[in-house]
Amino acid sequence: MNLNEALFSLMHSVRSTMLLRLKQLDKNLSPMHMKSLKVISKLEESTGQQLADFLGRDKAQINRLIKELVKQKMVTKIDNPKDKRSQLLTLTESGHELVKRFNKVEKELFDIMALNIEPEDLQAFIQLSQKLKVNLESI
Amino acid sequence: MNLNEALFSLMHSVRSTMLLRLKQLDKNLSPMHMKSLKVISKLEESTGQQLADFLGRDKAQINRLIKELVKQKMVTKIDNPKDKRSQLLTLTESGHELVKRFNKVEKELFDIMALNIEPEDLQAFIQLSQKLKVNLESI
DNA sequence: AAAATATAGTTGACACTATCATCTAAATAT
DNA sequence: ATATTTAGATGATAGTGTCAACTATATTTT
Repeated sequence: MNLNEALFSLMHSVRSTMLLRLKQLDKNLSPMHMKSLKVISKLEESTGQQLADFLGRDKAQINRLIKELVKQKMVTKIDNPKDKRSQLLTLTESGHELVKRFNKVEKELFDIMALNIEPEDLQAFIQLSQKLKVNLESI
Repeated sequence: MNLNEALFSLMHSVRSTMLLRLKQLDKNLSPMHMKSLKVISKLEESTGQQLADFLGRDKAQINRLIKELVKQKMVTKIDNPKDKRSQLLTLTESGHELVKRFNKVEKELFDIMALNIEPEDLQAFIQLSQKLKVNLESI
C-alpha cells in the first residue's frame, strides 16, 4: 500500500466515525462546525477572517459555518470596536459546554486509535505528517 | 498539534493539490474518478459492487462515478455472462492511458512529499496509519 | 482631502464526496 | 414455488470546498 492509499483510507474511517459520534452528541453540527467552535474557543474574540486563516479555508465556507453556529446559539457576534467591517466571535455557555463534551468524545476516539501504539511512534507520525505537508506545499 | 489536526491538515493539502493536478491532466475527472479507474485497472473485469467494496464506498456513489467514466469513454461495461444483474468493467485504451498519465503525476507528488524523508520512516508512517485505521474500526 | 486600493463579510453558483431509501430485475435460499 | 438476498439505478439530501461578485469600511496613494 502506498502513502496515498493509506492516508485516504485512514481519513475515510476517521471522517465517518467522527460524523457518527457527532450525530450522537449533537445532531445538528458537522465536523467542520466543531472544528470552528474549537478554534473560536482557542483564539477568543477572533474575527471570521482570522478563523478562515487559521483553518486554511475559504471565508465563504467559514461564514456559513459561523452563521449556523450563531443560529444554534453556540456563538455570539459582537461588533468589533476597532473595525466596523468585522465582528468578534465568542462562545456562549452552550458553546463552551459543547466543546468540552466534544473534546471528551474526540479523546476517546484517539485513545482507541492509539491503542497499543508507542507514544513516541505516534509523535513521530504527527511530525512526519507535518513534514509531508510542508514538502507538498513547497511546490 | 494532535493527531486529528495533523491528519486533517495534511489531507486538506493533499486533496487540493491532487485536484489541481487533475484539472491540468483532465478537466472532467475528479480524484474519486481517478481512484475508480485505478481500481478497475487493478481488478480487471470487476463489477460495480466489487469496486464499491474495494473502495469502501456506497454503491450509489460508485454507480455515478462509473456512469461518468463510461460517458467519457474511459470504461466499458460488458454484460456479465455469469450474472445478468451485473456488468463487467474494463478500461478502454484512453482509460489505460489516463491511468498511466495519472500514476506519473501521482508519483511526482509523492516524491515531492517524501523529499528528505528516510524510506524506512515513510514505511513506518504507512504502517502506522494502517494500524490506526484498524484500531478505529475495531470499535 | 480625494481618489484608489485593499480588506471583512455576505451571498449565489457550482463541484465534489458521501450516504440513505427505494425501486427493478435477477440470483439464491428455503 | 416462494421468500429472501443481491446488483445496479435513481432521487433526495448533507457535508466540504472554492470562485466570483457585491457592500461597506479601512488604508494607502496621490
